Amino acid sequence: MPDLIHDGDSAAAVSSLRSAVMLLGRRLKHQRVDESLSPTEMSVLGTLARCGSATPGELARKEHVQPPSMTRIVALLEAKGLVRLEPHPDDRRQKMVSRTEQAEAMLAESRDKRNAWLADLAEGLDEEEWEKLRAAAPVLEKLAHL
Amino acid sequence: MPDLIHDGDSAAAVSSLRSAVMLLGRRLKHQRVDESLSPTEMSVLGTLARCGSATPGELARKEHVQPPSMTRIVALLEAKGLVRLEPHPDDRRQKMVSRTEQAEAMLAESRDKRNAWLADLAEGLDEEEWEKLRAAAPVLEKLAHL
DNA sequence: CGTAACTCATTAGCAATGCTAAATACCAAC
DNA sequence: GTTGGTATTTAGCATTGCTAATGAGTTACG
Repeated sequence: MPDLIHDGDSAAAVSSLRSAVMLLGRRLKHQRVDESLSPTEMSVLGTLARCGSATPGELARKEHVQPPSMTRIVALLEAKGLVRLEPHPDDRRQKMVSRTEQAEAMLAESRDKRNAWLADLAEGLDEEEWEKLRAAAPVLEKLAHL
Repeated sequence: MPDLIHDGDSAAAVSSLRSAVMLLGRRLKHQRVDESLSPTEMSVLGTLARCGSATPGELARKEHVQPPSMTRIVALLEAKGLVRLEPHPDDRRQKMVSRTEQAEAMLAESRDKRNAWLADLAEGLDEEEWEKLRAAAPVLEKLAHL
């Protein structure tokens, strides 16, 4: 396999990417639509939006959190009316967690707010720069999920 | 000014960028070189590396943290031998915080570790994808600092 | 079968890290 | 000099993560 990224230019790109992603990520995290929801709670709702429904254990793995932490997060989300818990069809140890309509509305609002913030920021770029970013967006998304 | 980013494709790109950056940022955060240092402590050291030295109040503002939190962070860093505290030349209320040589070594190691992790991840991309990312890296960095 | 080993979720208790309010020390302006 | 403002710290609390241990349920194997 060709070693794509171990030349000097690529090392610079990696470093640049790292610092930019970390800083942008931190700034995005602060753009919250509902102060009463922690970033992890939002993230769990986001995962549920992608997966439809999942067990607490699956959620814990996907969020890189230990199962007991997920237990509490799910309990808090349920108390806020943002997720629903149903018995697992095949395994009575597990539960199925799914989001409510209320959660969907909040997620949409949150995505919109962060997107708007990011779009505003992107107004500071010129057309050529923006084109490069557009081309790279799907790649970055793939990278994040590798 | 042409409204570069308010068409459909660009909205998709913004959304894609947002979710990728948030996820990648979270994953990068977990790549720590020294488990005994919190992300904020690392960040303070990074800020000190850029600024040379600063008062606790300045650091608190730059890190978006309240002054009492910074007091504790600085105290912990001092206990670990990573920062030095000196009296402020003009104002006896304030102190000057600066990093030690040990802190510089750790910062470099940390950057290297995160870069290596990211570079490994990038091995999962093909050449064309990687090229797009390389082109976008400086733009992303500019965006993050806007 | 039935028991042993495993898995999932939860409970209990702890550590880290942020916050606010109040206290302390100092500066500055009148 | 007194009064008001600023920098830092102290004290106490909330949040959010963790590990260890428990309980309930499933699976595999004799």
